[in-house]
Amino acid sequence: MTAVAYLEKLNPDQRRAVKHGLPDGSSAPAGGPLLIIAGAGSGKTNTLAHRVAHLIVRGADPQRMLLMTFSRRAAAEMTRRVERICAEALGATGGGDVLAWAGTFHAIGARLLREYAGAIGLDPAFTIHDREDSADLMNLIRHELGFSKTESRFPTKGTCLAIYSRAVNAEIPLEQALLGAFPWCARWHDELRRLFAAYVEAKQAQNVLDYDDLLLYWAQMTQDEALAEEIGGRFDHILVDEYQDTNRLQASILLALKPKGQGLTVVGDDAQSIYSFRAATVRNILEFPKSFTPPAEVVTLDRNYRSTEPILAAANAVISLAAERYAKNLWTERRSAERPQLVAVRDESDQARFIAERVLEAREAGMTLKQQAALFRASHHSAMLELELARRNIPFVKFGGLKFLDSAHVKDLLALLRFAQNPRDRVAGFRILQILPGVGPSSAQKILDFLIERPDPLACLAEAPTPPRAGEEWRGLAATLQILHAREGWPAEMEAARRWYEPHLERLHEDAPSRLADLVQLEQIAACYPSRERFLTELTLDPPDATSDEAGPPLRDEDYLILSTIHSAKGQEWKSVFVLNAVDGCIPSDLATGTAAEIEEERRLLYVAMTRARDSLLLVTPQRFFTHGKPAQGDRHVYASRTRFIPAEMLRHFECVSWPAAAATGERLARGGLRVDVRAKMRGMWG
DNA sequence: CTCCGACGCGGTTTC
DNA sequence: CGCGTCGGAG
Repeated sequence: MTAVAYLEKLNPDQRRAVKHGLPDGSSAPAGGPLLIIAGAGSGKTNTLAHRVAHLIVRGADPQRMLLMTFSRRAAAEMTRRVERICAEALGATGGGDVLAWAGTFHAIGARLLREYAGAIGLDPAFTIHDREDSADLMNLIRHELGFSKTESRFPTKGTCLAIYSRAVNAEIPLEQALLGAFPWCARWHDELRRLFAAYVEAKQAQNVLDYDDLLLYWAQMTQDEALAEEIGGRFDHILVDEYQDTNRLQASILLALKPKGQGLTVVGDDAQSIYSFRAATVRNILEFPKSFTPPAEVVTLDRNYRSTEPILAAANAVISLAAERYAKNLWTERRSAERPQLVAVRDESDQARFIAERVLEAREAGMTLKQQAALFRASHHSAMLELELARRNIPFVKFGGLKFLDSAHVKDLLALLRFAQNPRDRVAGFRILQILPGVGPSSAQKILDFLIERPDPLACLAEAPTPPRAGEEWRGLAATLQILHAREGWPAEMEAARRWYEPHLERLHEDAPSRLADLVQLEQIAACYPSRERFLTELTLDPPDATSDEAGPPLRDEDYLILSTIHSAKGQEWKSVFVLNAVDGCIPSDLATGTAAEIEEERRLLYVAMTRARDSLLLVTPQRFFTHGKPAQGDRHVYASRTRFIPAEMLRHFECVSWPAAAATGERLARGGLRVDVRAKMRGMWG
């Protein structure tokens, strides 16, 4: 097998992307910047993996390559593929960490910041706050500044953080962030500015960084020319996946590291930009080529290997109505007579029954559950489907929405570890202290104020001003913190932490047993990390993203249906895809119809959902939605109409059906009298 | 100062 | 619904 046999499997455009900057026979110089516009299902991951592998085969040092992906999962997948291709081409090379620098922007940022902490006046032992922790800290400050008791309602902690985050990530002044994305908060401009100033001070005093800081500090670090050169110089090649979902701050980092663009490759699809709520801007990818002189080379991959022609035709039709995009129409050679279906059902319960029925039918016909997925705009859209699946004993795993890490008991335990790691982390301390009976916000503050003064807070626990009621319990906590502080060994200390927490868990929560199971699971996860610091860092940066109806994760070889938000479905594919609630109000979400740009993003969201399907695509449109008003007021429902992204003239791309099969039957039965007491069912859901 | 129940209001997507 | 805030009891 020749060294370039793997190139033969690629199509000409893919090959051009892979070989960019590496003409045949040359050694491996870093070429000029490259932009790969990779349509859905066009073999993007494969092409990028081949490019990385090809660079390595041509002599590039994998230790000097930086690969940034959107998720940890994507990084792992990419690494795996690169290793496979290299192994095939070069013969068995030592496996393991071929790519030393593969991860999300945030994870790479964290790593570089720890390494260069000394150069930028940062304590390398910083802990990282996730979204919730950051919001909690914001809330503490909000209270301290008296903003929680304003005449009219001050924005909630979550909104405050979102505003802050928007300004930081979009690199825009507060005024602009407010006017652009939070106009109803504009009157609080002055207060917010003070709040954010205090928030930044608090973070620094506590030696914590939030998600945004990981990018912001990194970007600031690269403002120093010498540092930028030093860090940029460590990498001969920088490759970024899902570039359409990066924000300005990320683009700034990239440009600072590689001002001339040598060795820079970015890949993405402007038609799949769905993260603008996180300040991602499609302009990054649109304007990438002309950020350099000479401009970046652009390669477009428009051959789709995933979906059948009718599915692609429908998806193309949806995206063709988008306002602004790189013109590209995906094409395929996968013929099929089966158009995607637009299925009208009465309401969400019927939708759930319909999907459960179809899923089982498909499985009977030989399609595993794992090859099928139900996608939805918002996490709670799947609530009724989850009930139906549980009722029928159909196992499923849900991606997106509430996470394992968001549950109170898991956060409690992690806060304990974090506090031991960094006793200046007030959010962690505040949370832990209040678990003790008799300790509320006020005593917790006092204790923390006392500890913060000491050079070694955890050594002074015995002298802390604790309220008398906490007596016995306080000693238990102090002893546990000492053990953790002494670092008796990882992951053994996890067990000490859990043993301390168990009695409190039982006191605080009715459903202690099932929560305890989560903690056991957490302990197992912890065992996979080499140290407490790595565990805490990587868990906040890459939280496990699936939840299932079972307490634990389903067995690895067990078959289960995929439930996922559309956002979490990015980059994935299934043989059969159901899109739930393809109606106005859900897609587009009625919370996102404020501006034209928001609506455009919702359109792309539908496009992303549709292009996940290989062979079968069904969009389900419930006609009625029950509003969960109080039962006493009587059930109310609203009528929904098909999503505006599929106007009448587009219907020819779909097969329109109703379920149950004869719509007339449903009507007749409904007229004939009460068949199913839907109202009782709805009430029962919450009872 | 803590704890608990009453009440009002908002409610998406995620590193 | 579930979160956050407020008021009153211990």
